Amino acid sequence: MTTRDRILDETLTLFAENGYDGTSVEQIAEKVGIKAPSLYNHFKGKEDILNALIDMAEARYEESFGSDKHIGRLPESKEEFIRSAIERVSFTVYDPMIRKMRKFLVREQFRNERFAAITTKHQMDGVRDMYARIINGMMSKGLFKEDDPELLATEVTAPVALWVSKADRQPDCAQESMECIERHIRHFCDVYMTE
Amino acid sequence: MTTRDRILDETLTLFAENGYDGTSVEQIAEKVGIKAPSLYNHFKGKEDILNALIDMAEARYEESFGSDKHIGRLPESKEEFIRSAIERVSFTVYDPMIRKMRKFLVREQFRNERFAAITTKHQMDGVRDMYARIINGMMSKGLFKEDDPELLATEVTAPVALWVSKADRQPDCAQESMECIERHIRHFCDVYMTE
DNA sequence: TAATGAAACTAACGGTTATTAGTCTATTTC
DNA sequence: GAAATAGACTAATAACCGTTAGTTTCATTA
Repeated sequence: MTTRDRILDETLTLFAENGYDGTSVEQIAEKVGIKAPSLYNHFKGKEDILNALIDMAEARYEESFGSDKHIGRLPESKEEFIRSAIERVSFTVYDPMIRKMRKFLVREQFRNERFAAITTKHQMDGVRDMYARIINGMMSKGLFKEDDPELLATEVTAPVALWVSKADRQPDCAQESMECIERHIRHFCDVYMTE
Repeated sequence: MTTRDRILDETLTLFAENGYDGTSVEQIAEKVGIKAPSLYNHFKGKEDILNALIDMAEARYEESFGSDKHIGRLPESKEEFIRSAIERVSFTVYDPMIRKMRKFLVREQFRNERFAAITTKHQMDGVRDMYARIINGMMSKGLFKEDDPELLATEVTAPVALWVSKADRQPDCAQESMECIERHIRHFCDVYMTE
Protein backbone atom coordinates (compact mmCIF):
# COMPACT_ATOMS: atom_id res chain seq x y z
CA MET A 1 0.00 0.00 0.00
CA THR A 2 1.55 3.24 -1.20
CA THR A 3 1.93 6.29 1.04
CA ARG A 4 -0.57 8.15 -1.09
CA ASP A 5 -3.17 5.47 -0.47
CA ARG A 6 -2.41 5.44 3.25
CA ILE A 7 -2.94 9.19 3.33
CA LEU A 8 -6.29 8.84 1.58
CA ASP A 9 -7.34 6.05 3.90
CA GLU A 10 -6.45 7.83 7.13
CA THR A 11 -7.88 11.09 5.88
CA LEU A 12 -11.20 9.45 5.08
CA THR A 13 -11.30 8.12 8.63
CA LEU A 14 -10.59 11.54 10.10
CA PHE A 15 -12.95 13.43 7.79
CA ALA A 16 -15.72 10.93 8.57
CA GLU A 17 -15.18 11.42 12.28
CA ASN A 18 -14.35 15.12 12.58
CA GLY A 19 -15.17 16.63 9.21
CA TYR A 20 -12.91 18.54 6.84
CA ASP A 21 -12.71 21.70 8.93
CA GLY A 22 -12.32 19.69 12.12
CA THR A 23 -9.28 17.83 10.82
CA SER A 24 -5.80 19.35 10.60
CA VAL A 25 -3.09 18.42 8.15
CA GLU A 26 -0.91 17.59 11.11
CA GLN A 27 -3.46 15.07 12.43
CA ILE A 28 -3.50 13.35 9.06
CA ALA A 29 0.29 13.21 8.90
CA GLU A 30 0.50 11.82 12.41
CA LYS A 31 -1.94 9.00 11.59
CA VAL A 32 0.06 8.15 8.50
CA GLY A 33 3.29 8.27 10.49
CA ILE A 34 5.02 11.13 8.72
CA LYS A 35 5.44 14.86 9.29
CA ALA A 36 2.92 17.30 7.89
CA PRO A 37 5.15 18.88 5.23
CA SER A 38 5.82 15.44 3.76
CA LEU A 39 2.19 15.27 2.72
CA TYR A 40 2.98 17.91 0.13
CA ASN A 41 5.11 15.41 -1.73
CA HIS A 42 1.89 13.54 -2.51
CA PHE A 43 -0.81 16.19 -2.64
CA LYS A 44 -0.87 19.86 -3.53
CA GLY A 45 -2.61 20.66 -0.28
CA LYS A 46 -5.44 19.78 2.06
CA GLU A 47 -8.13 20.55 -0.48
CA ASP A 48 -6.37 18.34 -3.00
CA ILE A 49 -6.80 15.40 -0.63
CA LEU A 50 -10.46 16.27 -0.28
CA ASN A 51 -10.89 16.27 -4.05
CA ALA A 52 -9.11 12.94 -4.36
CA LEU A 53 -11.55 11.51 -1.82
CA ILE A 54 -14.60 12.76 -3.66
CA ASP A 55 -13.13 11.30 -6.86
CA MET A 56 -12.92 8.00 -4.98
CA ALA A 57 -16.54 8.31 -3.92
CA GLU A 58 -17.61 8.93 -7.50
CA ALA A 59 -15.56 6.02 -8.81
CA ARG A 60 -16.99 3.79 -6.12
CA TYR A 61 -20.50 4.76 -7.17
CA GLU A 62 -19.83 3.91 -10.80
CA GLU A 63 -18.30 0.60 -9.84
CA SER A 64 -21.16 -0.29 -7.48
CA PHE A 65 -24.18 0.90 -9.39
CA GLY A 66 -22.93 1.80 -12.87
CA SER A 67 -23.68 -1.56 -14.44
CA ASP A 68 -26.13 -4.41 -13.92
CA LYS A 69 -23.32 -6.75 -12.91
CA HIS A 70 -23.76 -6.31 -9.17
CA ILE A 71 -27.41 -7.29 -9.32
CA GLY A 72 -26.50 -10.86 -9.97
CA ARG A 73 -29.18 -13.47 -10.41
CA LEU A 74 -32.74 -12.27 -9.91
CA PRO A 75 -34.41 -13.64 -6.78
CA GLU A 76 -36.95 -16.31 -7.67
CA SER A 77 -39.10 -16.18 -4.56
CA LYS A 78 -40.25 -13.85 -1.84
CA GLU A 79 -37.92 -15.41 0.71
CA GLU A 80 -34.95 -15.12 -1.60
CA PHE A 81 -35.73 -11.47 -2.29
CA ILE A 82 -35.91 -10.78 1.43
CA ARG A 83 -32.76 -12.69 2.21
CA SER A 84 -30.69 -10.99 -0.47
CA ALA A 85 -32.00 -7.57 0.53
CA ILE A 86 -31.19 -8.07 4.21
CA GLU A 87 -27.77 -9.37 3.33
CA ARG A 88 -27.01 -6.33 1.21
CA VAL A 89 -28.17 -3.95 3.93
CA SER A 90 -26.30 -5.79 6.64
CA PHE A 91 -23.09 -5.54 4.63
CA THR A 92 -23.61 -1.86 4.01
CA VAL A 93 -24.36 -1.13 7.67
CA TYR A 94 -21.39 -2.92 9.15
CA ASP A 95 -18.62 -2.57 6.54
CA PRO A 96 -16.21 0.01 8.04
CA MET A 97 -15.04 1.45 4.73
CA ILE A 98 -18.55 2.01 3.41
CA ARG A 99 -19.62 3.52 6.71
CA LYS A 100 -16.77 5.99 6.64
CA MET A 101 -17.59 6.96 3.09
CA ARG A 102 -21.24 7.55 4.01
CA LYS A 103 -20.39 9.67 7.03
CA PHE A 104 -17.87 11.63 5.00
CA LEU A 105 -20.43 12.39 2.31
CA VAL A 106 -23.16 13.30 4.76
CA ARG A 107 -20.81 15.68 6.53
CA GLU A 108 -19.55 17.42 3.42
CA GLN A 109 -22.71 17.27 1.28
CA PHE A 110 -23.22 21.04 1.44
CA ARG A 111 -19.68 21.94 0.40
CA ASN A 112 -20.57 22.42 -3.27
CA GLU A 113 -22.81 21.11 -6.04
CA ARG A 114 -20.55 18.20 -6.81
CA PHE A 115 -20.59 16.91 -3.25
CA ALA A 116 -24.35 17.39 -3.17
CA ALA A 117 -24.88 15.44 -6.38
CA ILE A 118 -22.66 12.54 -5.36
CA THR A 119 -24.31 12.35 -1.95
CA THR A 120 -27.73 12.12 -3.59
CA LYS A 121 -26.46 9.35 -5.84
CA HIS A 122 -25.01 7.36 -2.96
CA GLN A 123 -27.94 7.90 -0.63
CA MET A 124 -30.93 7.75 -2.97
CA ASP A 125 -30.50 7.18 -6.68
CA GLY A 126 -28.00 4.33 -6.63
CA VAL A 127 -29.88 1.78 -4.57
CA ARG A 128 -33.26 2.95 -5.82
CA ASP A 129 -32.38 2.48 -9.49
CA MET A 130 -30.85 -0.87 -8.71
CA TYR A 131 -34.02 -2.07 -6.99
CA ALA A 132 -36.13 -0.61 -9.76
CA ARG A 133 -34.30 -2.94 -12.13
CA ILE A 134 -34.62 -5.91 -9.83
CA ILE A 135 -38.31 -5.35 -9.22
CA ASN A 136 -38.89 -4.74 -12.91
CA GLY A 137 -37.25 -8.06 -13.72
CA MET A 138 -39.24 -9.88 -11.08
CA MET A 139 -42.43 -8.22 -12.27
CA SER A 140 -41.90 -9.69 -15.73
CA LYS A 141 -41.75 -13.08 -14.09
CA GLY A 142 -45.00 -12.41 -12.23
CA LEU A 143 -43.38 -12.29 -8.80
CA PHE A 144 -44.50 -8.71 -8.22
CA LYS A 145 -47.97 -7.33 -8.83
CA GLU A 146 -48.15 -4.91 -11.75
CA ASP A 147 -47.11 -1.43 -10.64
CA ASP A 148 -44.53 1.30 -11.30
CA PRO A 149 -41.17 -0.35 -10.49
CA GLU A 150 -39.45 2.93 -9.68
CA LEU A 151 -42.17 3.90 -7.22
CA LEU A 152 -41.95 0.51 -5.52
CA ALA A 153 -38.17 0.76 -5.42
CA THR A 154 -38.55 4.06 -3.60
CA GLU A 155 -40.98 2.58 -1.11
CA VAL A 156 -38.66 -0.26 -0.23
CA THR A 157 -35.34 1.59 -0.19
CA ALA A 158 -36.22 4.89 1.46
CA PRO A 159 -37.00 3.58 4.96
CA VAL A 160 -33.86 1.46 4.76
CA ALA A 161 -31.74 4.48 3.92
CA LEU A 162 -33.17 6.35 6.87
CA TRP A 163 -32.51 3.55 9.33
CA VAL A 164 -29.01 3.11 8.00
CA SER A 165 -28.32 6.80 8.54
CA LYS A 166 -29.64 6.42 12.07
CA ALA A 167 -27.29 3.50 12.65
CA ASP A 168 -24.39 5.63 11.43
CA ARG A 169 -25.29 8.33 13.89
CA GLN A 170 -26.20 6.05 16.80
CA PRO A 171 -24.21 2.83 16.42
CA ASP A 172 -25.84 1.42 19.55
CA CYS A 173 -29.06 1.20 17.56
CA ALA A 174 -27.54 -0.66 14.61
CA GLN A 175 -29.04 -4.02 15.53
CA GLU A 176 -32.39 -2.51 16.39
CA SER A 177 -32.33 -0.70 13.04
CA MET A 178 -31.64 -3.99 11.27
CA GLU A 179 -34.73 -5.50 12.91
CA CYS A 180 -36.89 -2.57 11.83
CA ILE A 181 -35.51 -2.91 8.32
CA GLU A 182 -36.36 -6.60 8.15
CA ARG A 183 -39.89 -5.98 9.44
CA HIS A 184 -40.32 -3.25 6.86
CA ILE A 185 -39.06 -5.36 3.95
CA ARG A 186 -41.30 -8.27 4.91
CA HIS A 187 -44.27 -5.95 5.06
CA PHE A 188 -43.34 -4.50 1.69
CA CYS A 189 -43.22 -7.97 0.16
CA ASP A 190 -46.55 -8.97 1.71
CA VAL A 191 -48.18 -5.97 0.10
CA TYR A 192 -46.59 -5.85 -3.33
CA MET A 193 -45.58 -9.43 -4.20
CA THR A 194 -47.83 -12.08 -5.58
CA GLU A 195 -48.53 -15.24 -3.66
CA MET B 1 -35.58 41.23 19.50
CA THR B 2 -32.76 41.08 22.03
CA THR B 3 -29.10 40.95 21.05
CA ARG B 4 -28.88 37.44 22.42
CA ASP B 5 -31.64 36.30 20.10
CA ARG B 6 -30.06 38.06 17.14
CA ILE B 7 -26.82 36.23 17.87
CA LEU B 8 -28.62 32.89 17.96
CA ASP B 9 -30.46 33.67 14.75
CA GLU B 10 -27.42 34.74 12.77
CA THR B 11 -25.34 31.90 14.17
CA LEU B 12 -27.93 29.34 13.08
CA THR B 13 -27.76 30.78 9.57
CA LEU B 14 -23.97 30.58 9.51
CA PHE B 15 -23.77 27.13 11.09
CA ALA B 16 -26.36 25.83 8.60
CA GLU B 17 -24.36 27.21 5.72
CA ASN B 18 -20.74 26.66 6.80
CA GLY B 19 -20.89 24.39 9.82
CA TYR B 20 -19.58 24.99 13.32
CA ASP B 21 -15.91 24.62 12.42
CA GLY B 22 -16.36 26.64 9.26
CA THR B 23 -17.79 29.62 11.11
CA SER B 24 -15.68 32.09 13.09
CA VAL B 25 -16.80 34.09 16.08
CA GLU B 26 -15.87 37.20 14.15
CA GLN B 27 -18.22 36.28 11.30
CA ILE B 28 -21.05 35.89 13.76
CA ALA B 29 -20.31 39.23 15.38
CA GLU B 30 -20.16 40.95 12.01
CA LYS B 31 -23.56 39.60 10.97
CA VAL B 32 -25.02 40.78 14.28
CA GLY B 33 -23.37 44.16 13.86
CA ILE B 34 -21.06 44.14 16.87
CA LYS B 35 -17.40 43.27 17.51
CA ALA B 36 -16.40 39.74 18.40
CA PRO B 37 -15.46 40.35 22.05
CA SER B 38 -18.94 41.78 22.69
CA LEU B 39 -20.37 38.31 22.09
CA TYR B 40 -18.82 37.29 25.38
CA ASN B 41 -21.23 39.59 27.19
CA HIS B 42 -24.01 37.22 26.09
CA PHE B 43 -22.37 33.80 25.85
CA LYS B 44 -19.48 32.11 27.58
CA GLY B 45 -17.92 31.21 24.26
CA LYS B 46 -18.50 29.73 20.84
CA GLU B 47 -19.47 26.33 22.20
CA ASP B 48 -21.97 27.98 24.51
CA ILE B 49 -23.78 29.37 21.46
CA LEU B 50 -23.77 25.92 19.92
CA ASN B 51 -25.34 24.45 23.03
CA ALA B 52 -27.98 27.17 23.12
CA LEU B 53 -28.86 26.29 19.53
CA ILE B 54 -29.22 22.60 20.26
CA ASP B 55 -31.42 23.53 23.25
CA MET B 56 -33.54 25.48 20.78
CA ALA B 57 -33.74 22.48 18.47
CA GLU B 58 -34.86 20.27 21.35
CA ALA B 59 -37.47 22.80 22.49
CA ARG B 60 -38.73 23.14 18.95
CA TYR B 61 -39.14 19.38 18.72
CA GLU B 62 -41.18 19.25 21.92
CA GLU B 63 -43.32 22.12 20.76
CA SER B 64 -43.88 20.65 17.30
CA PHE B 65 -44.34 16.99 18.09
CA GLY B 66 -44.64 16.75 21.86
CA SER B 67 -48.42 16.94 21.96
CA ASP B 68 -51.31 15.97 19.71
CA LYS B 69 -52.28 19.59 19.29
CA HIS B 70 -50.52 20.09 15.98
CA ILE B 71 -52.34 17.17 14.37
CA GLY B 72 -55.56 19.15 14.32
CA ARG B 73 -58.68 17.63 12.86
CA LEU B 74 -58.31 14.16 11.37
CA PRO B 75 -58.69 14.08 7.58
CA GLU B 76 -62.01 12.55 6.60
CA SER B 77 -61.21 11.51 3.06
CA LYS B 78 -58.34 10.41 0.88
CA GLU B 79 -58.14 13.76 -0.85
CA GLU B 80 -58.07 15.62 2.44
CA PHE B 81 -55.31 13.37 3.75
CA ILE B 82 -53.25 14.00 0.63
CA ARG B 83 -53.87 17.72 0.67
CA SER B 84 -52.93 18.16 4.33
CA ALA B 85 -49.82 16.02 3.88
CA ILE B 86 -48.60 17.95 0.85
CA GLU B 87 -49.26 21.22 2.62
CA ARG B 88 -47.25 20.14 5.63
CA VAL B 89 -44.34 19.01 3.47
CA SER B 90 -44.42 22.13 1.35
CA PHE B 91 -44.23 24.30 4.45
CA THR B 92 -41.36 22.28 5.83
CA VAL B 93 -39.43 22.40 2.55
CA TYR B 94 -39.70 26.11 1.95
CA ASP B 95 -39.78 27.68 5.44
CA PRO B 96 -36.32 29.26 5.85
CA MET B 97 -36.10 28.82 9.60
CA ILE B 98 -36.97 25.12 9.49
CA ARG B 99 -34.58 24.58 6.60
CA LYS B 100 -31.74 26.16 8.52
CA MET B 101 -32.47 24.04 11.55
CA ARG B 102 -32.47 20.89 9.44
CA LYS B 103 -29.19 21.73 7.73
CA PHE B 104 -27.66 22.65 11.05
CA LEU B 105 -28.65 19.32 12.60
CA VAL B 106 -27.54 17.27 9.60
CA ARG B 107 -24.17 18.99 9.66
CA GLU B 108 -23.56 18.56 13.38
CA GLN B 109 -25.29 15.21 13.96
CA PHE B 110 -22.03 13.42 14.66
CA ARG B 111 -20.79 15.90 17.24
CA ASN B 112 -22.01 13.89 20.22
CA GLU B 113 -24.80 11.58 21.39
CA ARG B 114 -27.13 14.43 22.16
CA PHE B 115 -26.88 15.90 18.67
CA ALA B 116 -27.35 12.44 17.22
CA ALA B 117 -30.48 11.77 19.27
CA ILE B 118 -32.10 15.10 18.45
CA THR B 119 -31.32 14.70 14.77
CA THR B 120 -33.02 11.30 14.76
CA LYS B 121 -36.06 12.81 16.45
CA HIS B 122 -36.30 15.65 13.97
CA GLN B 123 -35.62 13.53 10.90
CA MET B 124 -37.42 10.28 11.71
CA ASP B 125 -39.29 9.84 14.96
CA GLY B 126 -41.19 13.11 15.08
CA VAL B 127 -43.09 12.98 11.82
CA ARG B 128 -43.36 9.20 11.90
CA ASP B 129 -45.02 9.12 15.32
CA MET B 130 -47.31 11.94 14.31
CA TYR B 131 -48.45 10.07 11.20
CA ALA B 132 -48.78 6.86 13.18
CA ARG B 133 -51.34 8.68 15.32
CA ILE B 134 -53.13 10.17 12.34
CA ILE B 135 -53.29 6.86 10.50
CA ASN B 136 -54.36 5.07 13.67
CA GLY B 137 -57.21 7.53 14.09
CA MET B 138 -58.27 7.20 10.48
CA MET B 139 -58.05 3.42 10.71
CA SER B 140 -60.59 3.46 13.55
CA LYS B 141 -62.89 5.31 11.20
CA GLY B 142 -62.36 2.74 8.49
CA LEU B 143 -60.48 5.08 6.16
CA PHE B 144 -57.38 2.92 6.21
CA LYS B 145 -57.24 -0.84 5.77
CA GLU B 146 -56.31 -2.71 8.93
CA ASP B 147 -52.54 -2.77 9.36
CA ASP B 148 -49.76 -1.70 11.72
CA PRO B 149 -50.07 2.12 11.89
CA GLU B 150 -46.44 2.65 12.79
CA LEU B 151 -45.26 0.58 9.85
CA LEU B 152 -47.52 2.50 7.49
CA ALA B 153 -46.33 5.78 8.98
CA THR B 154 -42.78 4.74 8.18
CA GLU B 155 -43.69 3.84 4.61
CA VAL B 156 -45.28 7.19 3.95
CA THR B 157 -42.83 9.46 5.77
CA ALA B 158 -39.46 7.92 4.91
CA PRO B 159 -39.43 8.71 1.19
CA VAL B 160 -40.63 12.20 2.01
CA ALA B 161 -37.77 12.72 4.45
CA LEU B 162 -35.29 11.60 1.82
CA TRP B 163 -36.62 13.93 -0.84
CA VAL B 164 -36.69 16.82 1.59
CA SER B 165 -33.05 16.22 2.44
CA LYS B 166 -32.30 16.17 -1.27
CA ALA B 167 -34.08 19.50 -1.68
CA ASP B 168 -31.96 20.93 1.15
CA ARG B 169 -28.82 19.81 -0.59
CA GLN B 170 -29.89 20.68 -4.14
CA PRO B 171 -32.40 23.54 -3.92
CA ASP B 172 -32.80 23.52 -7.71
CA CYS B 173 -34.57 20.18 -7.32
CA ALA B 174 -37.01 21.38 -4.68
CA GLN B 175 -39.98 21.56 -7.00
CA GLU B 176 -39.13 18.27 -8.67
CA SER B 177 -38.87 16.70 -5.21
CA MET B 178 -42.29 18.04 -4.32
CA GLU B 179 -43.72 16.35 -7.41
CA CYS B 180 -42.11 13.03 -6.51
CA ILE B 181 -43.47 13.39 -3.00
CA GLU B 182 -46.98 13.97 -4.24
CA ARG B 183 -46.80 10.98 -6.58
CA HIS B 184 -45.52 8.85 -3.72
CA ILE B 185 -48.23 9.93 -1.30
CA ARG B 186 -50.97 9.30 -3.86
CA HIS B 187 -49.59 5.85 -4.51
CA PHE B 188 -49.41 5.18 -0.78
CA CYS B 189 -53.08 6.15 -0.37
CA ASP B 190 -54.14 4.02 -3.33
CA VAL B 191 -52.53 1.00 -1.73
CA TYR B 192 -53.40 1.39 1.94
CA MET B 193 -56.66 3.36 2.08
CA THR B 194 -60.12 1.97 1.62
CA GLU B 195 -62.35 3.07 -1.24
C1' DT C 1 30.83 5.15 -9.52
C1' DA C 2 28.23 9.11 -10.40
C1' DA C 3 23.88 11.07 -11.13
C1' DT C 4 18.99 11.25 -10.61
C1' DG C 5 14.77 11.48 -8.31
C1' DA C 6 11.45 10.37 -4.86
C1' DA C 7 10.24 11.18 -0.35
C1' DA C 8 11.29 12.05 4.10
C1' DC C 9 12.92 15.75 7.35
C1' DT C 10 13.62 20.63 10.14
C1' DA C 11 12.67 25.35 10.48
C1' DA C 12 10.02 28.99 9.77
C1' DC C 13 6.39 31.96 7.71
C1' DG C 14 2.09 34.74 7.69
C1' DG C 15 -2.49 34.45 8.79
C1' DT C 16 -6.44 33.25 11.60
C1' DT C 17 -8.62 31.72 15.73
C1' DA C 18 -11.00 32.00 20.28
C1' DT C 19 -10.55 34.33 24.22
C1' DT C 20 -9.21 37.81 28.01
C1' DA C 21 -8.32 42.27 30.20
C1' DG C 22 -9.38 46.65 30.69
C1' DT C 23 -11.98 50.87 29.25
C1' DC C 24 -15.73 53.83 27.86
C1' DT C 25 -20.69 55.00 27.47
C1' DA C 26 -25.35 55.15 28.15
C1' DT C 27 -29.35 53.71 30.51
C1' DT C 28 -31.60 52.45 34.63
C1' DT C 29 -32.12 52.54 39.71
C1' DC C 30 -31.82 54.45 44.26
C1' DG D 1 -27.96 63.83 41.21
C1' DA D 2 -25.23 59.63 42.36
C1' DA D 3 -24.43 54.88 41.83
C1' DA D 4 -24.69 50.84 39.45
C1' DT D 5 -25.25 47.97 35.71
C1' DA D 6 -25.30 46.29 30.93
C1' DG D 7 -23.17 46.16 26.89
C1' DA D 8 -20.46 48.05 23.61
C1' DC D 9 -15.49 49.03 22.52
C1' DT D 10 -9.86 48.59 21.76
C1' DA D 11 -5.83 46.09 22.40
C1' DA D 12 -3.47 42.15 23.08
C1' DT D 13 -2.25 37.18 23.51
C1' DA D 14 -1.27 32.48 22.96
C1' DA D 15 -2.34 28.74 20.18
C1' DC D 16 -2.95 26.70 15.95
C1' DC D 17 -3.44 26.53 11.02
C1' DG D 18 -1.89 25.44 6.12
C1' DT D 19 1.95 26.03 3.52
C1' DT D 20 6.86 26.96 1.72
C1' DA D 21 11.86 26.69 1.50
C1' DG D 22 15.68 24.30 1.91
C1' DT D 23 18.16 20.05 3.34
C1' DT D 24 19.07 15.16 3.89
C1' DT D 25 18.53 10.28 2.95
C1' DC D 26 18.44 6.47 0.11
C1' DA D 27 17.23 3.45 -3.60
C1' DT D 28 17.46 3.22 -8.62
C1' DT D 29 19.64 3.98 -12.98
C1' DA D 30 23.14 5.42 -16.54
